[in-house]
Amino acid sequence: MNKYNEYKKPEFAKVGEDILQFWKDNGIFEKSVSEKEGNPTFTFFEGPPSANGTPGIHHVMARTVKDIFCRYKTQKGFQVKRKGGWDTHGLPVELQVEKELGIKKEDIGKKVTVDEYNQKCRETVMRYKDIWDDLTEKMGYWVDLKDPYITFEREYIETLWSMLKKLYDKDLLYKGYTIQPYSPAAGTGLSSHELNQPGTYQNIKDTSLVAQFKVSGTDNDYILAWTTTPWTLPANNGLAVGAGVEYLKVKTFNQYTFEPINVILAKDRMNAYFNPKAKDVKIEDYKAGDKLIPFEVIDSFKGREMEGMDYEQLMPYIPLEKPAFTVVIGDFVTTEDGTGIVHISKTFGADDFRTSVQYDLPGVFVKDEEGKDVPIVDKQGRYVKEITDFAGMYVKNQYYKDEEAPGKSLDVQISIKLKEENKAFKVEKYEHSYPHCWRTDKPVLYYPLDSWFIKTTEYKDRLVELNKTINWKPASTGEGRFGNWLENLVDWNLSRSRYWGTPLPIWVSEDKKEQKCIGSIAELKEEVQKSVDAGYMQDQISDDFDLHRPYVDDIILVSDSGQKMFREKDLIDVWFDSGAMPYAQWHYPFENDDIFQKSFPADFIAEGVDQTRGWFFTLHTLAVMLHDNVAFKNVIANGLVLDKSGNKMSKRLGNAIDPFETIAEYGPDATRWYMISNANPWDNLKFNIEGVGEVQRRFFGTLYNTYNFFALYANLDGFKFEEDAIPLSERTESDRWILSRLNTLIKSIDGAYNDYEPTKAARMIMDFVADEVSNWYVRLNRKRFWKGEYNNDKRAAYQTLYTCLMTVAKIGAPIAPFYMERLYNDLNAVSNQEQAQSVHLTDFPVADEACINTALEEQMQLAQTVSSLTHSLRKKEKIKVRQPLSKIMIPVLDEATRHHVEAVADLIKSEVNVKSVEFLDDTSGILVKKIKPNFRSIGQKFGPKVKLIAAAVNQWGQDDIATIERDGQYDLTLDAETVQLAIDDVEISSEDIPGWSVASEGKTTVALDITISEELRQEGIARDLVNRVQNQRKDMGLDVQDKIDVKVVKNEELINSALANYKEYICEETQALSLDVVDIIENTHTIEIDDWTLEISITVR
RNA sequence: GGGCUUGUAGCUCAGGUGGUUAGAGCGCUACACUGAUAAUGUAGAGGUCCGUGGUUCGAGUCCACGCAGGCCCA
Repeated sequence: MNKYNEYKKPEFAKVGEDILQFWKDNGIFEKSVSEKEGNPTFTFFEGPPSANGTPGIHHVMARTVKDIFCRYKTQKGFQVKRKGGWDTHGLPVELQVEKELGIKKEDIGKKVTVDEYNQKCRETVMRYKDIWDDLTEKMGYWVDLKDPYITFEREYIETLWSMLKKLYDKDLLYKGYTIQPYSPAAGTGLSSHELNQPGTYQNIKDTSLVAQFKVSGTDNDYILAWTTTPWTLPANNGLAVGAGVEYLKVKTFNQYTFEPINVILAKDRMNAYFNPKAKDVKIEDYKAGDKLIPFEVIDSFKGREMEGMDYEQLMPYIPLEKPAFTVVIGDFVTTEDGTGIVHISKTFGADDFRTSVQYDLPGVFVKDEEGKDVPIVDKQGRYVKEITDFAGMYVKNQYYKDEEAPGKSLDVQISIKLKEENKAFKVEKYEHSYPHCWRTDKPVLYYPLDSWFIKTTEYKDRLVELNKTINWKPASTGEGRFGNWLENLVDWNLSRSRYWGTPLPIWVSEDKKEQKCIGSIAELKEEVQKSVDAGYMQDQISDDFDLHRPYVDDIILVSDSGQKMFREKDLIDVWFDSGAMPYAQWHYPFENDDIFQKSFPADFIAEGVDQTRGWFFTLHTLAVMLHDNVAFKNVIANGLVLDKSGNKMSKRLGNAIDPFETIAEYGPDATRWYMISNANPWDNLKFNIEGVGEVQRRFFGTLYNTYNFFALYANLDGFKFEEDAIPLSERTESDRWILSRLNTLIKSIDGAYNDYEPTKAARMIMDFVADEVSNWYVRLNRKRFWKGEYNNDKRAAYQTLYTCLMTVAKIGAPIAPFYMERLYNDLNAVSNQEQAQSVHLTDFPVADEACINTALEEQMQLAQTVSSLTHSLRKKEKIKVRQPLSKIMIPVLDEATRHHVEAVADLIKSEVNVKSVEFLDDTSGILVKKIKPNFRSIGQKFGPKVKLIAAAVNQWGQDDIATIERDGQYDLTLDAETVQLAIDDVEISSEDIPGWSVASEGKTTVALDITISEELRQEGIARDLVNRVQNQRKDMGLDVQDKIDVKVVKNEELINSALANYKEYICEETQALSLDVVDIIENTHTIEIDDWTLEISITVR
């Protein structure tokens, strides 16, 4: 190609479509992987999404983060394979299917067969796969969609089984208790979502009781704890307090027995239990039966001081060993109701269970017929016989059949007993919301049920230790949220009582004494064969046997002793599915051992911070327990995408952003760039669609403009970068400056990507393009591109701008893959400087240290400051920039500054339209200097004396300043002593130039000569005329190259002279071949310059 | 209730190791520029740096206690 593409207007959405097609046609993504064969690998794990819902804008965010680093590492020479995946099991799918089939969980296996149900799940879960794939493509997320891992596939499940078997063999898989909602009436546990059905929570009145737990070794000190389930009190095994909560010990009397007592409760709960009117009643004046019970606070302490306090068992039916009946710290304790002290019963509450395990508090159990530990309430909801006084009573009156319920419920009877024993502080009816079984409409109990667990606690130390080797972004998520979670680890409850998921491969014999864990399909077949031989099964299973329910449930195995064995009905937690993806995606260890070894652990993963206890945890845990390794070395935990006001997006509220619409309107690049540049990925993003527009205008618009400017003139001059690069030494100051900045930028960007700081990278690139390339380099050098012949200076300008654009394309490609591809190919189509077909196949630029010149960068900074100051002076004096002025003067206090300014003097002159830049130094004798203490330096040296010294220095006159400048030091006498100040302890700058209009910023001061000579005036007029003619040319629709003739009607002398003296200049600037001053002309056009009115005519040749 | 996190201009965000006049972009106002033109430049207005204490010669920055929002967990 001979010409650079020029565009009429930017069409960023179309760029997205075009480039997508280009990638597809040329297999660029595939090449970006295959071309790196044999290179070091960079492993990325894709956290599998579930395709049973449509993707939202937050998925664009998460996937942009993933994509950036995979593309960057590819450019850095790594081979980056990224296998896509789909999460397919689990509750969300099941609930959706239940809803669509109009059934409930209990209908499964009745109204529909398990087989039909699971088939429906299998179809539903991939329903929106096409929409997901479409978004993946359109947003430019490069991931291998052709061969994804799918968690419901046979091979995937087989890997899971092999892992479970490994855990089982290491004795890390066990069956144990967990507290779950349980319906005694229905005889079944209820899952959390069943409790979320409408109507399950009902307001009911229960008997609530504040019990007095007697502190060991005291006469009448009691800890008060409140419960709405007095029937759990015989199972009490501990009391929990809040560590930071303030508690009081109060001297008072029991309202039922009138006995004197000291009670402990939270300070915040005092008002609930003590009548303020009793405040002034004296303890001594109390008589049994008085309504107003006096009280007196006698001690106060924090909860953490109570930890370890022992108390006597409240209802001693079943004695327990220590450390039962001890005060512990519970993070669930509140002071919103009750006494701020919570009664703990290991068998009847999830918090209680967890806390009991944590503190090793034994729970209250009895032995059943088989000698197994069971709670004091049986599965029908009745007290066991060991609770002698109330044996056989249902713990809730609702559990009795009609008419059989006792007049006084168990709760009431217990309350009466405790009142009589001086163990009840207060009993009252309490109305609260409590869950009911949606099927029987009777209250739910929290009850311990069997579940399978992974003994993660055994690996706690190693989990914590290895976590410290992971680079978390942000670090706090790793140390805090994740680290603290690991510190307080409990065993992983694997069991789920559902249908669509990975079945637990454990078979148990009828007498529950023998177990087998199956670790592969081959092993299963082996065992089935034994079972067939034993006559328990008819046939061997087929080769394509589906490992899901119900088929797997039909398999009966034979135990070593010859018993029938049935599969445990549980499915495993779906988080095990996703946490196992490093192995299961390759069907390891059955296949692909080599691939697995090369791609484990991952170098990088990224997901939402809500995955901390989900995917991040399961990945880490399985890797540590099975491979004693981390699963990932670097992780970005990104935050939420909220709407522009900071609210959560939801389809229901209608504030959700459709990613397809955004991409269609603004293009994928602006969408990606906005999300990355606006806030760090780990902070929440307030998504404002206007921000996308702003990024598009400010960054992509500017970049597009700069490219178009380059293309326009490069095409006119035929610049193709065929010649050798012009040596740095032969390029202008501004060329060398922008190249220095560019190479500094390359280093910074490389560092930012390498540190997983995409936001910093995006912002730096954006600032470079907008501020430095466009607003400074191009603006100052415009004329070099269009003026004069095609010489080396011009070539240098083209080469310099070309290099900037090309480099920006490469370093910006990870974030804006589409537009940067377009830019790269538009440039390279003509220059053919690059071999690679795509910017994504190029190497990441390496900074050329020879180009970096910090002194030059400082100079340019100075030029910008001087220009800015001069502009502000012009504004103050109301002299427009088009009017040339003779000079500016800059005070220089040292030679270095003088050299710096001299180097950029030409730039300054053209930028602010002055004829010369002059310097004022000390020898001029007219500078007034200003001195300021350098606080950082004197603070370090003199500490507390800073204030005195600063005050003294601020008082210095010109003589003192001269002294320290001459001697390099100054002996300053303070009240009692003398301190020696060095020249570095102060900052000296020029304050004023008497008689001039000055402005200053920091240490830089500029004075402007505002006298306008006759000659300058004429030049100003000439420039104004050029401007008017140019406007006229534009109005006439002339092309840049069109030649014209200009005639002007004679005016007053100043104008005429100006036209005559600057005729050549005016003609050159306006492409005029003639400029004549005449007496009269036709077709005149009136123009105004300041107060003059001119008649002119312009004709095209 | 616990862990983590955020709070700086109207909006979105920067502000190593403490240093005295707290910055940018957008928006707003004014002016300028006009061969990048659906561009551009300059200037101006706009701040209780969430609050209260503390450490320090000096705190947006460090510490403590709060307040408000967010996420996760109970």
